[in-house]
Amino acid sequence: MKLATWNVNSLTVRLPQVLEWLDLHQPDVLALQETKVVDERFPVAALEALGYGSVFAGQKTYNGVALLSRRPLDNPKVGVPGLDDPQRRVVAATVGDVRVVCVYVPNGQQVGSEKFTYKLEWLAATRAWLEAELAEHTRVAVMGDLNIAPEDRDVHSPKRWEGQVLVSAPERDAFRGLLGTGLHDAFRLHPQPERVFSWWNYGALAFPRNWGLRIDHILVSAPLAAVCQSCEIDVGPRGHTRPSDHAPVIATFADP
DNA sequence: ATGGTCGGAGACCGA
Repeated sequence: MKLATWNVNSLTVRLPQVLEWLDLHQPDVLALQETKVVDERFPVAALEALGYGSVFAGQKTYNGVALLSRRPLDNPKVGVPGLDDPQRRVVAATVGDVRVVCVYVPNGQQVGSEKFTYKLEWLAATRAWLEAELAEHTRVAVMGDLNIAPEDRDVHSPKRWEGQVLVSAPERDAFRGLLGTGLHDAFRLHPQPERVFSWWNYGALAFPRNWGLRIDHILVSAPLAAVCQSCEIDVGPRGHTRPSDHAPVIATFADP
C-alpha cells in the first residue's frame, strides 16, 4: 500500500502535474491540500479517468482539502467534530481497513498573532479528535501540510529560523502532542539523508540552494508503523515549471 | 522580491 500527500497550491493550476504524478507513482491514496477550488468545480471527471475517486471539501480562494483513491473512500467526514471552523482544512475517509485523515494545518502567520492562536487552538482540537479516531481505528494515517518543522534537522538554517512561525517551541510542542496520541512520523522510522525538505519558498534561489523546511508529514498509528517500508519526499515536481511550493511525501506499507 | 485568487488594481494569504 502506498499513501501520499501533496500541498498543490491550487488544484486548478496544478491538475496536469497531479494527473502526471498519479500516473507515474500510482499511490493507493493521495491527500491534497490547498486545492483552492469550490466543490462545484472539483475536477472529478479528470481524476476518474485515471481511476481515482475523490472526497473533497473546498471553499473560495483559500484552503481546501481532498482525498483521492482507487479503492472506495468509505465513511467520509469533513472537518473536526466540535470545532466550528468555516475553513476547509480536514477530510477523512476509510480505505480498506485504514482510516486516512488529510489535514491542512493553519500557517500561523507570525508567532503571537491572532492567526498563531488559531493555529494552536486548531491543533489542540484536532489532537483531541485524533485520539478518538485512534481509539476507534487500528490503522490510522494522518497526512498533510502540518505547517510545523518538528526538529532543527528539518530546517535548512535553524539559526535563521529560530523562534519563527513553523519552528517555534509552542508549535513543536503541539507536533509532539500529536505524536503523543500514538502516531509516528513515518519519515523518521527510516534512515534518511540530511537536509531533506518538503517546502521551499518561491523565488529563484530557494529550491536550487535547498533552502527548505520539512513541514509536510505522514503520521501513522503503531500497527501501520510496524509495516512501514519507506517514506520519501519526491522533490521532482518542485523542479517543474510553474510548480507548487511543496513536494509530495510518499510512504509505502507491507500488505498483510 | 516570489505565486494564486478575485476581479479587473492590489489586498490578502501563504510559510
